[in-house]
Amino acid sequence: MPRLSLYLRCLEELAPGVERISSERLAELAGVTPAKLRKDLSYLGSYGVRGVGYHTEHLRYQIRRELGLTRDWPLVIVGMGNLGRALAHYGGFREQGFRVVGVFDDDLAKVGGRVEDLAVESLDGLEAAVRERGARIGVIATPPEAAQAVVEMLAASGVASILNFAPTVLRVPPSVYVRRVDFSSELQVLAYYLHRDTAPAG
Amino acid sequence: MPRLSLYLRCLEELAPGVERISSERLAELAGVTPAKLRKDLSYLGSYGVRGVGYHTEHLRYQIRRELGLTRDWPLVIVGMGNLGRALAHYGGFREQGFRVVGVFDDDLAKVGGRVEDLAVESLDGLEAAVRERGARIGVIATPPEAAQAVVEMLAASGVASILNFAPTVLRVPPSVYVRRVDFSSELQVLAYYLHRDTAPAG
DNA sequence: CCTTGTGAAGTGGTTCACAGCT
DNA sequence: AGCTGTGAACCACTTCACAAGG
Repeated sequence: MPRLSLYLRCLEELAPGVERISSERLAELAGVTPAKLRKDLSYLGSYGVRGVGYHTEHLRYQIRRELGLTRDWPLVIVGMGNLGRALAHYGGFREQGFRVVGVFDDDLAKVGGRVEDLAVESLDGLEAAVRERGARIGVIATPPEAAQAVVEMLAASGVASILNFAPTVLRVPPSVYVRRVDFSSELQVLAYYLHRDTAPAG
Repeated sequence: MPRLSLYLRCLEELAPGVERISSERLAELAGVTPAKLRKDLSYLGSYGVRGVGYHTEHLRYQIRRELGLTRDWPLVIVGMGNLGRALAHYGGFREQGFRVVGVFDDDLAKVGGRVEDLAVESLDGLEAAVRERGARIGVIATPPEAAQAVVEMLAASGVASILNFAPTVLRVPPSVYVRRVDFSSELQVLAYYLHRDTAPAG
């Protein structure tokens, strides 16, 4: 349920003193209806208190638990252009249990350079690194031409989930789950709503 | 309909010689069922040819038209860190009718520097620039702390759609439509499926 | 004969409204 | 009294299956 992740972010942005929150208020922050929020949360179990609301800290923990964020997820990032560096520098990952265990690029001029506390590695070492460091997630931040080859290396070395920022549609074996993040597509959706001036819900 | 944008990308990745394509084949490329694809396309009108398939060039044009990509969409990008630069350099926008008409940062050390063929401008000039250059789309690539203030400037100067890459939930007036692109959320969804090893559809 | 376009049936997700707890 | 949890009604989207048409 991808909305859980949104609720988690809203909870984390609450002022530190807030101990309880009602479905109505949290729903407003997240931009959903209270009923939807309560139904979503009810799948986690009955963690609300009737007449009172949800205990923020407890709820936060339960969502993290449901999303699988109570353990550590090693990941590799391939492609150290501006985007790859932005991702590698982004501290939000670490707090959520994502740990960057390798950054790779096929440009030998970049190999050996430092990004955060990691040295950029050549693609030759990608498969071995994924296996040795137990990465199950791969992030692709290469140009589109390079993405398919990288996916195949990642799949071969046992990566099960891929986050693809390259603007291309990847072919993968059924065992690998890919999520695309496509800037052009996002802009196209904005253009669509501007064009017809409607916008969904809200 | 956000899937149209996916179909468009698939059409554009076809080899240049391909003049016709069946719903079955295009659906396979896009990772959807043929029935769904046909239903989606039927909203555009009846542009397929029974017994033959869709004429790729014509279909491509019709989707672009529906998405509002046959005109030009000026946009501004705020925040010239790694992410902002990655976005500004990304050529895919231009081909789709998106035109970057200004790039901004509040760091005076960056102001005046060049990104592609634009000079980085100070935030002081943001509102005037949006108005003068007719930007209706704003892209936020700032750190989360700065994002809310930027949104307010954008909204005040008449931007109607915002693409938010900052990992925070923005408050906006109802006239402004925001899409969030949140790397952490995307990773959390991957973690969720890994954790429970299930994946949706396919 | 082949593939689209589309009503009809099916499925999943959302909203309503209120019973159940604190 | 107040707010959650949840069956029941509702709605939108998806799939099916076939008629229509090149």
